[in-house]
Amino acid sequence: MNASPRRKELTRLAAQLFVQEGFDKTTVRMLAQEMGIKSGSLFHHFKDKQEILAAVIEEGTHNALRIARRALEYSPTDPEARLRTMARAHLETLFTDRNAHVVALFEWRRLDDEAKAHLSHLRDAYEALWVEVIDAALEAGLIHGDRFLVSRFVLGALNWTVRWYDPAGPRTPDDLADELVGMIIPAKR
Amino acid sequence: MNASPRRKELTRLAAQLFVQEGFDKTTVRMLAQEMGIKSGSLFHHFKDKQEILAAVIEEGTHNALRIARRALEYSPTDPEARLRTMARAHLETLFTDRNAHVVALFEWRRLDDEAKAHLSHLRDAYEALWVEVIDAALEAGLIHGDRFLVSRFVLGALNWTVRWYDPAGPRTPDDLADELVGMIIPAKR
DNA sequence: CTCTTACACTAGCGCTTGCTTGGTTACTCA
DNA sequence: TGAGTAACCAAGCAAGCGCTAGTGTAAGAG
Repeated sequence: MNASPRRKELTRLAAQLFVQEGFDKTTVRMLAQEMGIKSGSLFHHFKDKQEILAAVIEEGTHNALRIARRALEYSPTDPEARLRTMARAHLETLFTDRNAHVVALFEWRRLDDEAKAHLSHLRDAYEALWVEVIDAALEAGLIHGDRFLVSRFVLGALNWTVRWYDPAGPRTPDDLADELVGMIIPAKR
Repeated sequence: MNASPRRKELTRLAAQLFVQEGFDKTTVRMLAQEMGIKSGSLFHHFKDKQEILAAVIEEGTHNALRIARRALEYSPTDPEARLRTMARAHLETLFTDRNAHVVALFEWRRLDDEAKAHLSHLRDAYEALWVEVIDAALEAGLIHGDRFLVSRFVLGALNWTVRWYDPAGPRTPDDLADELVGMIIPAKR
C-alpha cells in the first residue's frame, strides 16, 4: 500500500536478508541492524514481520509483470520469437531482481491467507502471459504436447535456475533462455 | 547411522511435519507430540534437531538412488528408453517418498556444513546417473544442446512438479514423465 | 536375581523471539 | 513561532525456543 522511498529501500534490504537466511531465521533485530535502525523502529514502517514479506513479494512480482509486458510489446510477433522473448524476460527479471524473486518462490508459504489471496492475482496475471505465448506456439506446430504441462515444465526449468545459475560464469541469462527454447523446439540447423 | 525401526518411523513423521510447517517452524514439541512422546524423550533418538533433518534427507536420497539404479538395470538400452526410464523413476521416487524429497529440495540450506558435505556425495551420485543418460541421448542425436544445461533444465522441470502436481488428479506420474520426454525430443508421430 | 539397555518422563534453564510502550528529535508548513 | 508529523530510540514483556539433568520402568541377558 504505502510506497515511500524509505520503505522501498527497506524492502530491498529485507529481500536480501530473507534470501541469505530464510524468512523464519531472519529476526526483526537482524533486519533493523541491516537498515541501520533499532528493532522497535521497524514497526513504524511495517505493521508486522509478515507485512515486510508481503512487500518484498509484491514488489518483485510487480516488476516481473511490467518487464514481461513491455518485452512482449516490442517483440516480433511470430510464435518462436515471442517464446524466446518470454524466456529471456523471465530470466532477466529473475536475475536483476533476484532476491525478491527467490523470496517469492521459496517463502510464499509463509504469507498469511490474506496476503496470499491478494498476491496470487498478480501471479496469475503473469502466468497468463505465458499460457498465451505457449498456446500460440502450440497452434503454430512449433512445439507439441499439453498446454498446461508444457507451461509448467518450462516455468519449472526456468525457476529452478536460481538454484544453480551463477551470473558471474561464462553464460548470460539470454544464453540460458535461448538454450531452453532450442531444447523444446525441433532443431532446424 | 543408527537405523532402528523406531527411528525410521520417527523420521517418516518428522518429514511430514517439516513439509507441512517448514523446518524452522517445526518445534521439537510438535515433533514429539506427533510421535506420541514428550519433547525430552526425542533426544534419546536424535542428538539434536539438525540430526532429524539430516536423517530425513538421507533416507529420501538413498531411496531415490536405489530406485533409479534398479530402474536403469531393467530398462531397455536404447537412449530414448533410458531417458524415459530415468524421468519415470525420478517422479516415482518424488511422489512415493514425497515428504522426504520436498524436505531435501527446500530445506537443504538448513543443514550444517558437516551434514551437507556427507549428503552431497549421495546427491552427486544420483545426478551422475542423469548426466550419463543424457550424454547417451545427446550422442545418439536424440536431443540437442549443452549437456550441463540440458540436465539442469530437465531436473528443474521435474523437481518443480512437487509445487503443482496433484496425484489425485487425472494424470499419473508416468504421464508427466512421458510428456516431458516427448517435449524435448523431436516428434515422430 | 541381578545387571544392562532402551525408552520414556518431569521439570526447568537460559536464551531469543516478535512486538509494545512511552518518549525524543528533526523537519515542514501555516 | 508554534503545531503537526514522520522517524527513531530505550527498555522490556510475555511467550516460545532447543536442549539438559535426573529419574523411573519394563524387558531381556548372564
